[in-house]
Parts: sequence; C-alpha cells; structure tokens
Amino acid sequence: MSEEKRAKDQLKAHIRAQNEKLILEAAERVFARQGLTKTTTQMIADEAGLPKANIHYYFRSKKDLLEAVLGRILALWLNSVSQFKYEDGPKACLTRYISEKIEQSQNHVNASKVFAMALIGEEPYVLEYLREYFVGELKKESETIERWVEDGLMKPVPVEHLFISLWAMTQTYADFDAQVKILLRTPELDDEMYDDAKSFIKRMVFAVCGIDD
Amino acid sequence: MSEEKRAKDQLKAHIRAQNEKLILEAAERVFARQGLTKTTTQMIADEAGLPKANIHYYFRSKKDLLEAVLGRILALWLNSVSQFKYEDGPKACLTRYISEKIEQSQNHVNASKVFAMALIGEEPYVLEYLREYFVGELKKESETIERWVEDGLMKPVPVEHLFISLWAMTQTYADFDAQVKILLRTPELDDEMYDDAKSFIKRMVFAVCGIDD
DNA sequence: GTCTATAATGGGATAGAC
DNA sequence: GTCTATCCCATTATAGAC
Repeated sequence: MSEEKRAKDQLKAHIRAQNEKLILEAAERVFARQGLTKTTTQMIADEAGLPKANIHYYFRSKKDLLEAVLGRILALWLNSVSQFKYEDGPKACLTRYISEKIEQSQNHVNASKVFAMALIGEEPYVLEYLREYFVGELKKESETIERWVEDGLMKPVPVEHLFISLWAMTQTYADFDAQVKILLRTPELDDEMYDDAKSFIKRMVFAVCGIDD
Repeated sequence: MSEEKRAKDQLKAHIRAQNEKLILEAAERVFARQGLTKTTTQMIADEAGLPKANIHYYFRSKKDLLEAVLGRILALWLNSVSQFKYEDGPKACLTRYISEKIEQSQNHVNASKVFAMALIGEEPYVLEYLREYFVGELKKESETIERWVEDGLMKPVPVEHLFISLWAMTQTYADFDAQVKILLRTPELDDEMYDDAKSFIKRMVFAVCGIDD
C-alpha cells in the first residue's frame, strides 16, 4: 500500500513539475510581449494550452506567478555570467563578460525584457534580489579590477559606472530591440549584428581601460 | 455681441490649455510611477486634483491621454539635444551631446521612464516616431561623423552601434535609476554622480574615437 | 465647464462537479 | 488533477444634473 502511494506521489510530483514549467515558460513569453500588467491569466492559459483555473491551481495568484517567473530569470542571470579571475587578466575577463552578456541578450530576449519591466516598475522582488546578490557580486569584481590596476594591467576606471554602462549597452539589444531594429533597418537581429555589437563594446571598454586590442 | 463671444472663447481656450497641461503633467508622473497599464484614470485625476470625469472630458480615452503624454516627451527629446556641426569638431560635439543626454536623464526622469516603457511595450505611436524622425536624425549625424573620420579628426566607428550605446548608457541613469541607486549605495542620485557618469562616458567615447582627452 | 452617479466590461479568483 | 460556471471587484467611459 505504501509503495502504491509512493508511486502515486511521484506521478503527481512529475505532473506538477511539468505543468509548472509549461506555465512558467508561457508566462514569460506573454509577460514579455504584453507587459506585466496588461498580461491576463487568460492569455497565459491560452499560451500554455490550459484552462485558466489551472493557472490558479499551480500559482495561487498572478503576483505569485510573476515572482516565480522572475525567480527563474534571476537565477539564470546569476549563473550565465562568469566571474572575473585575477589570473586570467583584464582582457580575457572583459572579453568573456561582454560576450556572455550579449549572448544573454541574444538568447533570452524575453527574460531580459521581463527583468527590465520589473526593474523599471521597481518590483520589490527584483530590488531585493539586486540588494542581496548583485551588490556583493559587484564588490568582488571591483576588487579584482583594483588589483589589475595596481599591477599596471589596466588604467583606473570608476568601476560602478563601468558596470552600469556594460549592463546598459548589452541589455539594450534585448530590452529595446524594437528601437535597435529600426535604427539598423532590419526586421530581425542576426548573428552578425550581435557580433558587431560585441566588437564595438569591447573596443570601447578596452580603449577606456588602456588595454591593447 | 461678437466681441463678447470672442472674449468667452478666449477664456474657454485658456481654461482648456491650463487644465490639459495640469492633466498631462499629472499623467506623466503617474505613468512613470505605476507603469502604463497599472495607471488608472482615477489615479491621474487624484494626482491632478480633479474628478475623474474631467479627465475624460479633456481626453476622450486613456489611450488618447497616453499618446498626448508621449507626444510631449517626443517633442522634448527632439529639441533638447543639439545636432552635430562639422565646424565644431568631434570633441566639442560629442561632449555636448553626452552632457545634454545625461542632463535629460537627470531633469526628466519621468519622461524618460514613460518613453522607455512605451518603447519596451512597442507602442506603435513611439515606433512610428522613431521611424519618422530618429532614423533621419541619425543619418545626418552619421554623415558628419564620416566627414570627421575622412579628415582624420577621429577614428572610424560603427555609427549605429555608437548611438545605440550612447542612448543606452545615458538613459539607464533615468530608466533604471532604482538599480543605479542600489549599486551606488545612495538613496538619491546627486549632481556629483551625474557628473561622474558624464565624465566616464566621455572618456569611453573619446578613447574609442581616438580623441585626446 | 464641472461633477455625481451609473452603465458596461473585463479580469482575478474560486466553488464544486468530474 | 482538471475544468466549467460564476462571483466579485476594479476600471473605463458616459449620461445627465448643475
């Protein structure tokens, strides 16, 4: 009997995990397309191919669902960008960082937009995360950069403003892709355009840091 | 009689102009704080100190009101940034451009946020404007830069990406000020911080363009 | 031109049958 | 765990008195 129960529980857990994933992915797409408030649970249900009541079965409220979506994005953000390693030196680390950030914009447009919307709307959930994790990350990176500066591997730069600029320049290709497409006169951004963005941003950053290109 | 009528009309026009301005300014603030969709006409009415029906008297629909707000912002955007002049040279023009863009972020935080929200939400009204005016502006600036490059006053740069980066770096201080404040560990952005941003962005741009600082 | 009261709609959430 | 039907509330918009 207890074995039968365990099997049932496993099945239930599996169904739950599968449906939650389905809903979260559908929600991310709809939130990105429609904006956080304009999005209705009905739209998410339609996108997921489920009746609306099921959305509320898996996520108590729309707010809970949004926070779950944001949670996935924030975890992704934290894991998809490498930390600086002193031994690798500024050129390799900055190259990798810029490449990864642009690739993030390229491969996770929806996630980036939802994050941007939440940030511009000052969602407490996102601000809390920034305070908790991002400030700490930045501090580590700053210390590495300062050692590079001391050791004459690069010129001194205001580290906070450098990172603010790096995020702005890389994420703008996802968040404001509509504007970018208009300016580049293209219906879609292709690999070459992202590569051009990467190269240009690297050139700027290397130039200001006094790193030979 | 016709004179009396004219006087009345003038008064009416004055009242209309005054109230429209009051509503537009209130709406910009609320749209920036709450987001475009979360904002209700009731909130705008409260912010303006008027009953809700008056909002609809002056602006048929919420959509009309949003477009009127965006219209003011777009006009401001177009007028508050100087065009490049060949004779002034790259250093003076880029300096002025960056300063003006940062000052725009500093002095019109709400306008910048509403614009960003409309852009991320791909409001047709804003996209149309970008296609109509911005692409043309950019083309003029590109031509000037290309002449500077030909005449050896600066190194060649991919002009579209340069402008995308310039807008991203300068507007991020308004649009994502919540993030900037967290990273700079400050409750409010002060003049000194905006000056630091200006200096750093100028350094980056001069460096990549090969202009002596 | 101003304002109260209300119509009309749409959306979040849930009860309860299956 | 799924889904239909429904409740309830917030919101846009307007009618109509002043």
